[in-house]
Amino acid sequence: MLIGELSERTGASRRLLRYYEEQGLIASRRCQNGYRDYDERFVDRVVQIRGLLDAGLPTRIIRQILPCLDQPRTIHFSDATPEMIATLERERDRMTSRIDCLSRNRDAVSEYLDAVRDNRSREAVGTEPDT
DNA sequence: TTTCTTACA
DNA sequence: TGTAAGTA
Repeated sequence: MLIGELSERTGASRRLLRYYEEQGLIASRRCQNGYRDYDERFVDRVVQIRGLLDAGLPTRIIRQILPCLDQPRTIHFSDATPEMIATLERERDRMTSRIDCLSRNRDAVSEYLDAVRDNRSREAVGTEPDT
């Protein structure tokens, strides 16, 4: 499929897809006219890449663990080098602290929202209908 | 119309 | 990442 279709099916812009390719996250073949031609399997891969990126992982690390993600839901224990395990543990910890941070901010927003609601209902009581 | 590359904001 | 330019 051409870049436009992959873009529509993954939600990633064409510009971003070319960037992912430049970063070695995905690969493509070329049509005779020079257009990029992508395999079906890249639809899922791009979605996975976006998920990892969203989780805060840098493209550099995603590139490293990409081989482990090739077969959906299949973990390749064989090629798990000590370095990769260390890298993944480090990323997992970062995700954990990020989750903690997000949780705190969510709670703070909730409290703010509750305070605003209380204030509104209090004002409503003392508000007379217009004329 | 769609895509390509390169470069700049 | 978006967008512009000049092509194929």
